[in-house]
Amino acid sequence: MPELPEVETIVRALKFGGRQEPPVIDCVLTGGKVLWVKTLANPPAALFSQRLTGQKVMDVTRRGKFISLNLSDDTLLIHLRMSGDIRVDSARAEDEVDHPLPRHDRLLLYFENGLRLALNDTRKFARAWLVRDPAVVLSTLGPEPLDHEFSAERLGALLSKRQRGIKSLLMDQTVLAGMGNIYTDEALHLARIHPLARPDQLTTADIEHLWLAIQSVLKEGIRRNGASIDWVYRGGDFQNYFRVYGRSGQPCPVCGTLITKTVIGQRGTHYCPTCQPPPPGKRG
DNA sequence: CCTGAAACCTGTCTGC
DNA sequence: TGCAGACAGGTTTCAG
Repeated sequence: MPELPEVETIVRALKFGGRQEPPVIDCVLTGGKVLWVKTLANPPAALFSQRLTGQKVMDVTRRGKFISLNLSDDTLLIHLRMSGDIRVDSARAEDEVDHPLPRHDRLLLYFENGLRLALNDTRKFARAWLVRDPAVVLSTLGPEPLDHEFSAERLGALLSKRQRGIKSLLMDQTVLAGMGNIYTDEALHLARIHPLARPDQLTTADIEHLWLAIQSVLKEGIRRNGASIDWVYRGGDFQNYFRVYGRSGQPCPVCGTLITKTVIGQRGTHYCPTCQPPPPGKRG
């Protein structure tokens, strides 16, 4: 479900408080519960609660699409995958007898002050890791696209000598961390680059445009608190400003040509055939 | 090295 | 109304 801007929105809510949700920063854990065993990648479920208990949430940060709860001794990393979401409410474990949990809660954390953090995930793809060293999970990730160090030149270096389609490359988390299906389609449209264009054949101007487009769509997504699509609504409204995603058959906001949808790398791909002309030898 | 397909899951929507 | 099939913000694994 979430890409970088949605994860960033959740991280900020956990750290500073959201519309209705209180922050969990500085809160001390009193336990945890594993409702779907496969959601917890590490440690074994039987060791989870005991290892958490007594640790304090020192900070909440983001790396790519991972949420990182930085605890006194360990780090709890959460990846929401397709349908995961975080909820913070006030309820103790003993209250759950009288007040059944919402459907699809997979992992629960309890705090001393009565707060409860739930990882809710309809499709059961989300994963959590409680580890001493977060690098064990995060070390393969590429650079952060919004990092000040990430310049157009850095992007150019990532793209040079790469021949696979640009969309596939941008969504590869070991190349660049945080871009997903929506923001990649949006960035490529803004940069006027076809999703199957070869990275090694982009001009310096193309790369500059692409860098700017990536900055633009991610920052606007964060400014609008992410996008809320499908049956999940968490307050963001970037979905009202999509240029191409989910708009097949509707006019391109730039030139009026009808937006095309195809499948690239098993993912629905939306683009304007006029603004984003296919590269030599490619159709569509 | 790369691509494509399948797997992991549940729910919604579309078309017959 | 019912039902099959496609599809969904992601990643991993395996075959070729």
